[in-house]
Amino acid sequence: MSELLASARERLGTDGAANLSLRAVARDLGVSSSAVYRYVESREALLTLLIVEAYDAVGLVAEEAAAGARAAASPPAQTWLAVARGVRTWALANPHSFELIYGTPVPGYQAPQDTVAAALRTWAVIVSIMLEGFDDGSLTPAGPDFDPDGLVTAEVFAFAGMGAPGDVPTETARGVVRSFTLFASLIGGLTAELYGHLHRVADDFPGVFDAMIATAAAGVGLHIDLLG
Amino acid sequence: MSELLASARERLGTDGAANLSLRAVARDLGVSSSAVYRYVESREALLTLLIVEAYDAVGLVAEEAAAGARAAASPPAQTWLAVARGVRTWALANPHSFELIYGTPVPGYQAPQDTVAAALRTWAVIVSIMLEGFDDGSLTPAGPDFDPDGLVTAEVFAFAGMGAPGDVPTETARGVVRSFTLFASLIGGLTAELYGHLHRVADDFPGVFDAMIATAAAGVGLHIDLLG
DNA sequence: ACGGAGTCAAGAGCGCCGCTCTCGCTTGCG
DNA sequence: CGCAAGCGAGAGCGGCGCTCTTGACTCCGT
Repeated sequence: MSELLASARERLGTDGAANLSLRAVARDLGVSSSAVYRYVESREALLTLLIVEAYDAVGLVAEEAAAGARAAASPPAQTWLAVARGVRTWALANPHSFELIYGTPVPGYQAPQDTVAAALRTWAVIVSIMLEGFDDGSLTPAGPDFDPDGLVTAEVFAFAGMGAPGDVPTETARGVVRSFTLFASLIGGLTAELYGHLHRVADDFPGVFDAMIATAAAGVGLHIDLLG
Repeated sequence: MSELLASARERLGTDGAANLSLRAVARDLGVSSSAVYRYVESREALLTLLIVEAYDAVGLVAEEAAAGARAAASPPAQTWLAVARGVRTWALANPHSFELIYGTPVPGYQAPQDTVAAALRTWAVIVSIMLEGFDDGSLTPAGPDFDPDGLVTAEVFAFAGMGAPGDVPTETARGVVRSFTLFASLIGGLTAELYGHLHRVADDFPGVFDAMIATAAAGVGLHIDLLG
């Protein structure tokens, strides 16, 4: 079973998710195609396993980048830059895994419950950074005011350890909503770079990425220093 | 030929890009599968045609939204919000077309030259809005300073009608780079919503979308009023 | 008016795919 | 020792992209 996953992971890395063929994996393992079905219900189930792996991998990368930055006593803004850069490095090294979780979902598409927890790891890192910014006063949003009531689910506040929605100060609730902007700019920036939307447009990809992240972060209230 | 495209478009709408089958399109048309190859070189070529259509469709939507907002004498920030909302509406109505251009590229993946011009339409709208903000002084970036030299290609400045890179003021060059942030937050926000990354997280999707767009825009320097 | 050239669609066929089913072999346990 | 359970192989089904051959039809110059 672990060999199967390893082989599938390798195929994913070379052929991509769309071309991942159960028969090819079976050939790599030297078994018949039907034998694979003893271990995995369908091609889609195999992909789901790889999706969870990918979520965990990128979540781990984000957590480690945050931990490293904090160990170096970086302010929250710089911690976020470190996390974003870490995720970018991972995505460039594992483009097919990135595509698996942030690209077009598989045709039938629905997230089995298993994937949700793994998916939240990365977002949890973002929220923790923002809470840090609230605490040390470095978070000074430039973004507009808006009414955060009803925008996000109660589950989210509970997940972030903030209790019931009624207990959350308005400004904190706004912060949670704003955290989505960091997430969106990260995914959007990487999507643009990986899928060629910056082709013939950007020259210095790391530089443009940093600028995009820092610009979006400024709207959220994290002021990244790119010149230091 | 136009019937072929119409049929393919319909199939795309129902089955999605990954499942678009030339044989199915042929069946819909009541012809044999081989007949289709008289008109289109391969499945991928057919997809490329649909990709160009999709780029043009979303570009048109963006242009019309911008024109409408300008006709109503909206400030640049509100014009951008109108454009973003228009693109979102289009994406929700045509998810498979959105996926075709902003999702995972087709396996072989590379943008034929044809698609580049169509793809730039949307970005051109963004740049025009920012230039408008420069002109009327409403663009006040909150984002960090950075050195824009070498980040973007000379082609981009030429496309935006700014002449050679040497002639472009530093602050304008920064503006061009920052415009990518608007683009990234738009794609990232829509990707997150359409592909379920906000599942169990967001309740009010239009509200969260507006907040994401406005927050990122604030970093760029466009201050959207969400309460008025 | 006729024959040749060009256009077009159909059909068979190749190798691939996901998935199912049956049939033997192996293994381990009572 | 005997038997049931687990496992893999193989054949097979329908569908896919794509190619090649065959045949019908149209058009045009002689």
